[in-house]
Amino acid sequence: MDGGVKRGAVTSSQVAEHAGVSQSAVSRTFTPGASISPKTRAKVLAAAKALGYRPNAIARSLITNRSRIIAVVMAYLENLFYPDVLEELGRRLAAENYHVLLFTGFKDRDSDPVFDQLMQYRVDGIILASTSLSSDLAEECETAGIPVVLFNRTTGKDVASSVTSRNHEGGRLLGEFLVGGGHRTFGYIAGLANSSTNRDRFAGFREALARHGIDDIQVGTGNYNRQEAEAAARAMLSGPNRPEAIFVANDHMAVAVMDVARYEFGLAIPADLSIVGYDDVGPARWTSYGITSVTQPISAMVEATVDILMDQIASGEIETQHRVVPSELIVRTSARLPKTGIVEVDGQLVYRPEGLK
Amino acid sequence: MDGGVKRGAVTSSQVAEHAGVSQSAVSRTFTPGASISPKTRAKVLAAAKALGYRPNAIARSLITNRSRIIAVVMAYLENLFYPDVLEELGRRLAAENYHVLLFTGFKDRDSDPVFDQLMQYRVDGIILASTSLSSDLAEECETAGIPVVLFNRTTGKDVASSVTSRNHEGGRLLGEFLVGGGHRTFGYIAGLANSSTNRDRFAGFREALARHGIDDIQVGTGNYNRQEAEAAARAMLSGPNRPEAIFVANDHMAVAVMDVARYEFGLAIPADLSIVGYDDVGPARWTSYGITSVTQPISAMVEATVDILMDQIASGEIETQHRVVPSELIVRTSARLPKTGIVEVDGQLVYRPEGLK
DNA sequence: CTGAAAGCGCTTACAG
DNA sequence: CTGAAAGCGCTTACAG
Repeated sequence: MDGGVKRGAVTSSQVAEHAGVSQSAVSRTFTPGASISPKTRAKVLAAAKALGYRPNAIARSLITNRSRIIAVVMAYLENLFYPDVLEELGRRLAAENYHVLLFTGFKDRDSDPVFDQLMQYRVDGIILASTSLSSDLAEECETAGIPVVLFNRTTGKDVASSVTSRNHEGGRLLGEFLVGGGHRTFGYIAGLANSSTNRDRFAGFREALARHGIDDIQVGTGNYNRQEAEAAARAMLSGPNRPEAIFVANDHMAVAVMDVARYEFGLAIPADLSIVGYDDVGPARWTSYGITSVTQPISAMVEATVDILMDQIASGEIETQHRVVPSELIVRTSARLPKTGIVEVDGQLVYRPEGLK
Repeated sequence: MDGGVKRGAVTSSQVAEHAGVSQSAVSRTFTPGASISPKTRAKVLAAAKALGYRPNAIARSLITNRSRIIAVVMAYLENLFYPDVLEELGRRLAAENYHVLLFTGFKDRDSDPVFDQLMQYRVDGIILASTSLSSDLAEECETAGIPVVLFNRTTGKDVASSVTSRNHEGGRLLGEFLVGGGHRTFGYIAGLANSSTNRDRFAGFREALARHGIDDIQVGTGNYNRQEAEAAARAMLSGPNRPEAIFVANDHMAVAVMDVARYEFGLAIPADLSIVGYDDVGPARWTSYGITSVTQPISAMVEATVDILMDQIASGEIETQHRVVPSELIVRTSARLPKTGIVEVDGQLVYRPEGLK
């Protein structure tokens, strides 16, 4: 650990000299699968240890043209869904010996501003969580051979691969659930207007209600933001026709809506008002909230994401893939229950109505 | 944007050829402050644009011996304090044109396992959030000239710089606050036993109570983990001498403790039981909880962290610094109030008792 | 201001 | 299995 270590890191040439072998031999010792005799290897390892040598990943990247770095662009970190995703992503990429270069603070608008930065580092892949990118840049990635995965978003144009959950189905399930629970009037507190998650969830919800002859839904907008959701809830709850049930586009907002309903309007949940949410995120499970919510299975979504990336990196073929992961409606205490369709699975109550595929 | 771009990125030599200048001229165009005539520069820029050139940061790093990458090792992402820190860190480092290489999942035990990885990338600095590292590795960083900052932890040995808030004072303030509120029996639900935050907060708390002749504190251990905190709360609340007030070592656990107290034991807060926490994290501010809590000012702490790093990178001098940021006790509804010492600052109630420095 | 050239620390044909 | 050598894409003295 000590020895001739001076300022600046030890190089393979120094190790080679110390071990009395060529620099190539040192390199081969640290390249899995390279041709090296056990004896030489042992000498190199000993010298490396003595000098405190560590291969320089930067130099390696330059020559192999692989940085083993994945850029992750992520916002909404105040919504626990994303930290959970980040942790799982870190775990899974580490297992593949990849590393995460993180860019935060770029919400749904295009992530173009960071693009320059991440391209300069010659990342091997890009994960955009709740962000999109312009088709110009998407095209640039394709010609450069860099795979891009949109996480929890899709775009109409087929510009990049994507991983989402069945948002449309989730919305439908929530609609069925609420109708089955005997609710007659409905509200929706929307996420970001032009995000695919918001559009799909709402479309599914509306479709389910329409099936039962209900076309009138009060709509407010929270833009996946706590304060805006609170304001939307205030407007909706103080209106002349307070709905019996509100679908809030994600749990992060639903928590805020519940607090407004209970503490500003004195409403009992679910006696006076039913609330359902989306994501099945940490606070949804806390007793104070107990939100009936559709899961977005993080583990499966992250697995799919890493899968696509590893696939395309290995093959060099950038063919956009769209993976959609199934989800489940978890039944808790924030909404009145339908008479049928609730079953217990692994100790949790889930809603699986008959005849709804 | 289009042009001769084929698979693989464009190099400075290609740009040089296209522009009819030397490769050096291209490099100088993209090096702020380098000596280049406006005319040459313009030619290069035009060629670069035509070819879609972006400097290769990897190659640059190799020769400048600066990666402009800061390694961030962070765990406890389920505690919103850390995502908030991460976001602020990202913002501040981006402003300095540094990037974040993120390593997650290494809790308070030494972060040695990731160390090898991050050193291979020749990071320019290391931030360890709620993690420490062995003195061997700390020493290695020092000889390598890589600054290390421990964020929200300190170690006894002076192995690395650190940024913390005044945990001891915070604990004392909470003790004074609770005694002032007329509570007579106390509990403490601890964080990780050998973390400096836990030790300092508890020491301050104990000291404040001792001043008032109170030496008996019931102690449970939550290890900064939700489930363990719940278990500790159950044990404490079902014991024969339920305390009147509990200091939970951070808000992340305090939320769980409040849910247990209310929904499993039917206790009214603060009528039957007062709870105080630490961090002033998102959920502490939610109406359902309204936790009286000591702030850890993220912006100031992150600023100090980046400051130390930039300083040491610029000077090349690695002299450990320990920055301690002041905090404030924010008064909300989870604990009974003392008669004096509460003042309003910027629309928030804070506790600033007389005679306590 | 400009270009030719050396060199950062590696990997990897190539020849032996 | 091993070493000498070329080369990855840059920055930066050096000489003009």
